[in-house]
Amino acid sequence: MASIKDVAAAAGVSVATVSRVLNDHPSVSADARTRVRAAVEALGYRPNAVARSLRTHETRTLGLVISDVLNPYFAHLARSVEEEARALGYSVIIGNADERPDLQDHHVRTLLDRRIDGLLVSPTDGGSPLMLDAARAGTPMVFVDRWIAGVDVPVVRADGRAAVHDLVAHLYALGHRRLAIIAGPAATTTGSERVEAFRVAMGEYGLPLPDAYIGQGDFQAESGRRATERFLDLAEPPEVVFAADNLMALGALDAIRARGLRIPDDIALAAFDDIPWFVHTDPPITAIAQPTAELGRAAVHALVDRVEGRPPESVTLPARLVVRRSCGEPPVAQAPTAQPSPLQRSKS
Amino acid sequence: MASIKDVAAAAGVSVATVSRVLNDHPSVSADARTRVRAAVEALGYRPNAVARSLRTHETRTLGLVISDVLNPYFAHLARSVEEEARALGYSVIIGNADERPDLQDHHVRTLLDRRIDGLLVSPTDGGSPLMLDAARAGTPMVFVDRWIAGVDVPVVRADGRAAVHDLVAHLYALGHRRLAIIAGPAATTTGSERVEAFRVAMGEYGLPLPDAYIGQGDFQAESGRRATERFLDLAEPPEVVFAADNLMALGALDAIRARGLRIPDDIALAAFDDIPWFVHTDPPITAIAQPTAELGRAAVHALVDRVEGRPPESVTLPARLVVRRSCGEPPVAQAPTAQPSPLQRSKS
DNA sequence: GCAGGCCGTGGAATCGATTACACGGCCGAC
DNA sequence: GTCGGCCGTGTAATCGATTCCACGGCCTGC
Repeated sequence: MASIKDVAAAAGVSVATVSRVLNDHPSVSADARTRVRAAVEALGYRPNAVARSLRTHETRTLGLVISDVLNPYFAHLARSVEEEARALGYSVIIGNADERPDLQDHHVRTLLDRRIDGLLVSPTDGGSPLMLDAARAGTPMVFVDRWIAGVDVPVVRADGRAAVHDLVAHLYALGHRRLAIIAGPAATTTGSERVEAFRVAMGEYGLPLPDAYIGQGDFQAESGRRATERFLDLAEPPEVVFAADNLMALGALDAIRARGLRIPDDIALAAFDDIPWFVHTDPPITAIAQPTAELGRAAVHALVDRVEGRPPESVTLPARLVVRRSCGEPPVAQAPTAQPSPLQRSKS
Repeated sequence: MASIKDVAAAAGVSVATVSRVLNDHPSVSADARTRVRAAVEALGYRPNAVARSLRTHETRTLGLVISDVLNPYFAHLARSVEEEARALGYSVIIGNADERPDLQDHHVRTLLDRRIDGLLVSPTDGGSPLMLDAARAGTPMVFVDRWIAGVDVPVVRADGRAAVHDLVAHLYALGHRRLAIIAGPAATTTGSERVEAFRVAMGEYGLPLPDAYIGQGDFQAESGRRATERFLDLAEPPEVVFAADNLMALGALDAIRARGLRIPDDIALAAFDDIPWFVHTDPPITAIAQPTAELGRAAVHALVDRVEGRPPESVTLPARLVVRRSCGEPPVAQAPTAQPSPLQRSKS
């Protein structure tokens, strides 16, 4: 592969001049400029980003460590992050932690070794020493979706409390009193916050949240299935299961279906995170929708601000309740038209 | 951030010795070795992958350019690719082409500039000059899922012909005669092959495939919706719609639902690519499942073989039909237990 | 006792870019 | 006419690693 030296030789100039042309430096004669451009064209030359990064100490690359690419929410987030980063002239390297702290550390380490300019993380756990050290050492970093308390890192996330409150109100209005939740891992903020918001909202309606109605999940489908089976085995099973993410809701569906129960007649189901498929499940699932694309964009902006020396800003956006039919009769005022799926809306 | 020089100074040895310790070179005294390791620990030193790559001309990184991360099939593929690559000591950088040739080129260019060791591509179009040049110039490359004819690049893919034949047989047995297909872009192999397999299979049953029953889609949900609406507007609409990927099936569902039609009574639906959600749609959707994880693994192996100087092998794996209820009454022999969703099966 | 080889080590070249600095030529100002 | 400054250009240092080569010391074999 041709190097800058080959281009210099072909154009009859020094490598310095070639470099100047490549970087649009003003003090190059028009003549030299055209000769260099011609040589670049003729040789099919492309600058070596590795060499450039070594010299300039910047890679124009951001790292994104997410918990699970198979989760449509994170896939959507990753896509929006890449899009926005590209618009700002950055590339993105995605690390999939698969909800495993060791894998998360692996990716963080690899990304740091590559000297990415900044790191976007949705932490799987309470924060490994590696990540905390990196943050303290001054690696530009922004938390997205989930975060770690006590670290001076901006956070971009959705606040679901109002939406969870709306959900409980909706369930209460439909006559449900025994509500259960499948929580995410307590080590993640989203894992504990959603339970907390749920508990608070239920408290406002005077409803108890017994321990037996709190299932422990790990944001994966299988855990949603197990937690739901446990609920259904109780002497007094809940009337509603609220899954703290969409994959656990999928597992809950599996479990409910395996018992031959009907939704919402035998048991109601709701989920955190809205995805296109929820429109077409049997029945369509009531969910709390996050402004996923906006979160991705805001996170990139915060990180790039930090990377380029501007003060970064934490951002919190509201989530909102999307009522469908999985919790009972739809509200009387519902429009007769089909509700478009969130995926398609986001494309318009 | 500490460099190898700092480590050398701290350990009282030369950089050459530090490098030897780091790379487990045998001829270093035990004493020097421990001093270097101590210095590495004390300084929290991590080798700079950028500098290393510049010197060694290898990045231990593979590029993966896929058409759409939001498509669960590709997300699954990406995950399996990353997993296998990690096991072999490689990182993966994913580029999401979003079915746009210009974006695909952008990612290929960026990846080549970064001097990745090899490239895994699922081409969006018939092959841009950029990609063809790269292949000819000797960049280690493997096509996965889709490919481009006339280029000497190994291909790892699924053969859906037998499964499509099984699908047509299934539909025929259920009494359906007017079958329509929503095709992918003709420029992609999967776009044209699936139509071709469908046409051949129908021919074997003496069924015609009029042009009006071939909808043109682009593997995105919105195009599936439009194609389906056009089918439903025909004087004689088809009895079955077969979507060539899962997102177009989602769009088809949207369209069918918007008209208030019932599946499978009013119209039947089947899809290429099986995903977990198809188990829980209303009704569960009959689909052709690809061995996605195996494809990812095989693709990585082929590419790494090529990168490391071994002869790479093309691989073709069979897809298979998964019958559910979206095309009509389930076969009498169906087991009463719920069918597990493919996502969960893949985790076991 | 001496030659040859091995072992551990350091010096220095190298990868491919960027950029500070120096230098020659030419211009305009005085 | 001379001098200062600017413009275009090239030389060389530099980024942080790897690795070839040379060198000194010691062991072994004859």
